[in-house]
Amino acid sequence: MNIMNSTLKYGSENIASELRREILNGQILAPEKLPAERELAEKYQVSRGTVRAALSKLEKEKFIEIKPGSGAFVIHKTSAVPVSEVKNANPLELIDARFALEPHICRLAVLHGKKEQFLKLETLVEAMEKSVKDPIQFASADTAFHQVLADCTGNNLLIWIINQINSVRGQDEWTKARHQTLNDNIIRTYNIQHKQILSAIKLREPEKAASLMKEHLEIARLSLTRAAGT
Amino acid sequence: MNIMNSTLKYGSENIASELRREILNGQILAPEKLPAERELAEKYQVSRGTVRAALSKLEKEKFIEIKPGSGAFVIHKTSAVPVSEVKNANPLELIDARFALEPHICRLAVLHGKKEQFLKLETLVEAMEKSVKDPIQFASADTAFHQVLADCTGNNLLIWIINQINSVRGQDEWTKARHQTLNDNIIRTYNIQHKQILSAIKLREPEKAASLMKEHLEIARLSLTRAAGT
DNA sequence: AATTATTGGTATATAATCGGTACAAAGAGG
DNA sequence: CCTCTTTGTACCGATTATATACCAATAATT
Repeated sequence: MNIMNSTLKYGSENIASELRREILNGQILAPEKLPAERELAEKYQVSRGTVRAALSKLEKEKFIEIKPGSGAFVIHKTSAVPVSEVKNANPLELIDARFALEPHICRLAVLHGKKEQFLKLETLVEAMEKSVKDPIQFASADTAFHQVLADCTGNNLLIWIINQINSVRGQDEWTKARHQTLNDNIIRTYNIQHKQILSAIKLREPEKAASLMKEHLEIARLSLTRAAGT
Repeated sequence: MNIMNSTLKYGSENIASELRREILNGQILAPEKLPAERELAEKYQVSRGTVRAALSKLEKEKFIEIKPGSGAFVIHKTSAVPVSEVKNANPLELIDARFALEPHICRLAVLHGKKEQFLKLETLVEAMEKSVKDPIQFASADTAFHQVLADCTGNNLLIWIINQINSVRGQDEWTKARHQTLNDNIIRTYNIQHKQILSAIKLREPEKAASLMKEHLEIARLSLTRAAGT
């Protein structure tokens, strides 16, 4: 799945990533002690120095605390955010929420977006245009598009909210339901709309961008209710 | 599934797209290290030069950063907004988020609100009118008002989002800052606006309710920036 | 309480890896 | 034909990894 696992050469950053993921996933909970450096070196088949480099990074990131003579201890508290309600949201609720958020996000993107971010959006639009025949690839680029749009606002709260919403969007049951609604024509329509939205943003026209986004979501809602009706 | 199977040759753009997708999907998270150019060349069965062309594109697009002697590192952040940052959101971020959400919440409240909920809103408006001299009491009723408004939509996702936002809103540092902005006049203004909003909702006028909410948030933003200027 | 084992901290010299660059040859497409 | 991309190769300088040894702090054992 991941490209990292072919011939598997662990650098210090790769080991740091591995441990970071285990901590974030809750596989290692605070205040557990990590294996000794020499053990980790053995486990990952690298030198102790490399392990130490990885642990140092994690310490700087406040994931662990290293105590001389004792060991390395996890201090990151895995946030127990109850996301049950988010996961139970149905597609129409999701569309309504996006309808509330995204038009205004467009306005803020116009006001605060950076050139690099617009470049990313362009890249994603191109990627989507190449994915007319591949709903899965289209969907992932589409999700990314709306995420980067949120990034453009520079508003951490909004970025986080869209993130949460996208995590719902990415669930298995949904992607299935979603791909059913994604035929060539719909994708082509979406592509045109995305292009128009991006164009309005680059021309710094907040209200136009917002209203285009409304249209976009209106179409999305339609294709959804139509699919539900069958 | 995909047109590009392993027997066909990748162009540099195809490799860039492939890597870009993995980054956007979160399969490679910042600040992880990509495999070395020579490994990627081996994996995709192309020359190192082609891989370098792909990586250069991704670097221009700010997805990765290439460090001589070290490797290529992902810098594009996907879902990396930690909860701590959300909790530390500043007042202006909060207002922007509410500006995005609440006008549309008003529209949905008009469409889906129940009489009992409207009754609750009325009670809260009355409570706020009695709290002109008590900013703390006013603030809690105000929070409740906006929460019940979200309830009116019947949209669990929106309800959850507003809940999260209110939990930020209730942070200590800010309630202090907030109460400073809450003098008699401001409270009286808010009360009038709340009353107007509720009235529009009860008369089932979605657009009027939404635009009244916009005005309300505009005033709130003003009083906030004014307070920040002192 | 003293001893022993284990753990992290440090230093150092050597080896391996990585990206940066240049250049000529081969292939693809107009 | 020309042009652009890709390929294959070789070498450079910078960075990282390794192997080893010893020190200091903590934990476990006697």
